[in-house]
Amino acid sequence: MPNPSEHPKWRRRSKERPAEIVSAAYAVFAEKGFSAAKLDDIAQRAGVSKGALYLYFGNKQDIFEAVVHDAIAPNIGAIETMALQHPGPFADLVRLIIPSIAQIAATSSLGKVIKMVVGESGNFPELARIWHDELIARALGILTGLIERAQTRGEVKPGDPRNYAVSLISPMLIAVLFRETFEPVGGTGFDIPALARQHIETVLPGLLVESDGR
Amino acid sequence: MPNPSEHPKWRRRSKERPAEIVSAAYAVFAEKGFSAAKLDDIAQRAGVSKGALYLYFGNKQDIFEAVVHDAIAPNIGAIETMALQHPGPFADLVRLIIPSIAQIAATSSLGKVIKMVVGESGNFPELARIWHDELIARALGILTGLIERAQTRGEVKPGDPRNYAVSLISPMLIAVLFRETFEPVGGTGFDIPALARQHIETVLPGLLVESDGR
Amino acid sequence: MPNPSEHPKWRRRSKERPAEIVSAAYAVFAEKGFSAAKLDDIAQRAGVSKGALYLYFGNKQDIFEAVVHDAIAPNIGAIETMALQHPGPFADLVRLIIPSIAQIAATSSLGKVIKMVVGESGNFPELARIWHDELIARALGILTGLIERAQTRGEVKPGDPRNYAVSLISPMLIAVLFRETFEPVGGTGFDIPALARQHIETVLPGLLVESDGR
Amino acid sequence: MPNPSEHPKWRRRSKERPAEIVSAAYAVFAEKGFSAAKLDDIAQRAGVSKGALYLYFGNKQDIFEAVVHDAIAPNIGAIETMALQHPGPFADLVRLIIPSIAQIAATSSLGKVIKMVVGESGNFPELARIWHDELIARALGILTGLIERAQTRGEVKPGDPRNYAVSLISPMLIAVLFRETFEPVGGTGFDIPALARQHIETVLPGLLVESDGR
DNA sequence: AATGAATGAGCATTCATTCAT
DNA sequence: CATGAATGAATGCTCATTCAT
Repeated sequence: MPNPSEHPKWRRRSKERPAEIVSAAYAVFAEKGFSAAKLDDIAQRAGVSKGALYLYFGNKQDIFEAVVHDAIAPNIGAIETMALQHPGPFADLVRLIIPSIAQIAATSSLGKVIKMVVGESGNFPELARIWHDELIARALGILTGLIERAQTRGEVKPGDPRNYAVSLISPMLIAVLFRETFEPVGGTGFDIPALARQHIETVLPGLLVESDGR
Repeated sequence: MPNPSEHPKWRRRSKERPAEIVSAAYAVFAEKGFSAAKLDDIAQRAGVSKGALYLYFGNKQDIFEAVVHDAIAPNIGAIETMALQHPGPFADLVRLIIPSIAQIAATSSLGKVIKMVVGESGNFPELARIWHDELIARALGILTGLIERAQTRGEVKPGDPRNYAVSLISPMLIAVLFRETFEPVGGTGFDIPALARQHIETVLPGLLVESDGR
Repeated sequence: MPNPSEHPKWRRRSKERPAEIVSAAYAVFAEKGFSAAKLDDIAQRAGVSKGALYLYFGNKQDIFEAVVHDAIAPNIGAIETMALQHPGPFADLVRLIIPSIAQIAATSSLGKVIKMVVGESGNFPELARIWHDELIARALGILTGLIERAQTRGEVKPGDPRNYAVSLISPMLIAVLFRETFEPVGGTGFDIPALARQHIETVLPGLLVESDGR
Repeated sequence: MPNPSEHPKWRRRSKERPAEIVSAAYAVFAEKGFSAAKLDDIAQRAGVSKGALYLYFGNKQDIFEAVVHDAIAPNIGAIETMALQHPGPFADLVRLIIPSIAQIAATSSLGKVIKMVVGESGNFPELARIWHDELIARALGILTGLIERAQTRGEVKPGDPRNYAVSLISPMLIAVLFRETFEPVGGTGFDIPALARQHIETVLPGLLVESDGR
């Protein structure tokens, strides 16, 4: 017969705790930025005491790094495999991959994390480095490689492939940054998937070598 | 014997003081972000005492707002007049205006301010509002209006003009954000004017109604 | 199949546990001092969990008291019996007992405990009291009594016997304190037994009544 | 006409403040030891806010070092000059210098500082080093040099001069440590000047080469 | 008996803001 | 106007102690 007066001060959940903390920290960091985020708030949101944070993380920055790192993994893998394994012509691949990125940008929390990294990069370069090396450089590299190979095959016009890559993906990144930064203060948002579709068709004509007209 | 009622060391330039403070604050905020910026540093850089800051500004946030506000004016005016008064065809105007924006982006400290606004938007929505209303929305509006009128004239294809505007300017914004955020940690930067030139020629074919091939 | 009601990993040596804890605590307190000693370290060194400490001791101070108390017993007994049962002349006894004390001082960890008691006496007067009553006062009393009796027998010159006692033993105490405090930072240590031998022969001529020149 | 309702929150006393803080810190450190001393207490005792401490000292240890350092200067100079400039025979010098040291020991706060240094030497070796290099080693060196020269002159018996020095001064040091540590818990103190006088006359016969009987 | 996850009060340090001078 | 000494609330981090398991 269980004791009905059960109100244990805490419950032992060693396995779930780190994820819970990262999740809570993510919310607080996203809202406040790194410096303004209080460990008190993170702890409260995670439903633990401040001291408990230090059972799982060495310090505030470690928590921040865990948040940033956790936000990278789910996103990069999908794009990478999609990009590298598609056999068809370049235009088809772009029409597949850019909307996927747009989808991730539109629905995931990527925007909040980008905002955090951008805002705190001056004070925490290590963080910017992780984010750059593990996501930005890789994503840009994949896209650049795709374009280079398409140029080799004669599908894409000559020109700096890295700049072409930026031409392709920037609007989606700007759109998520806009959403996180200016929508809360009344800015009119963007329909990111629609933006992506229109952007692709705007850019492709200038990118592709004219053959049969696409 | 000098007149004792003279205090030449004081009152020296009390007119310029606020501007000097804003300038110093701009540098410190740009380097550290809002929370990590110390009034001590700002005061020292401005060559005044910490207490003097409070003669001209109510508090730290007021200084921040002044910085952000002051960073807007010099940039928007030029573009606005340039955009509204140019008579020629749309493509020419784009080839004039986008490189101008690229030039501003590449040489001014716009990137630092964008980084600040993005990073602190959660804590200072009012700031994001000012920045949005006075710069972002206006710049986007100018560009959107340009495109709309070009569509009316039959120069530009149908399609959401605001999305077209984003397609046009995003790469330059991303490039400055990249420069501020990732170059310090080893990321390879962009040649922003070259990026702009290539981007324009990549986008224009998909934007313009095919007529004489312009 | 082993009997499931056996838990050999537990209950192993519950009799020795307190002594093991005191021993571990002794090492940590000696190295760090009371405040800086962490129960985590003590527990780890004792091979038990932090919680287990509280099965045997009420709190940190209790452990400290046990350490100090346990460090007294092994040292005082030997001296006491040696001193009280020796029949010969005073000089012989001094030449026997002081080197013994020197030996204890040189080889045991008495110095570490003295350092601890001295350093924490302000915060834990009760500790200083125990240490004083059970060791210092007794040892000093034994020596003083010896001298008094030697004075009565006409072997030792008139004079305050307690001061004579201090004259006799101080150098050895100072030498161990020096060793614990200043040798780690480059101070040149003392050869304590040699110091004791020289000290005895330096002091005895001024202590003994001149008779046959002993 | 001065405002009679004068209750300024604080007064500007930049010059006196550091000394006031060191004085307050001295009292608190002496009572509690380094770790257990709270900056709150020091600040309150100094009549300033906690933040004001950081206007004059970088951190807690800096304050501690200032206390220790300030306790050294007034004591070493007097002894040094006295020792080095006295022309007479060794015995006279000892009868002059040891009581001086005893006087300093008996009346100054040397004991409290020794207690602090001994107690915290494990955690703050730098402190022990300062104290050793600036006071202990110098004082011991002066005394040792005195004895060496007296040996050269044939006034003092052969034997390790540094050990002789320890034989000479240890009782006074032990007496002040005893006073700080055990008198507060009921230990019977020593009349330090009397102890010094008796100790000198006890030691000198064994130290001096027999000539005219002293 | 034993564990170790969790707590929460405590503390050193920082820094925006105030105010006597 | 200008200063800068002084404040005090805020915050990251520690660690003795507790308690569900």
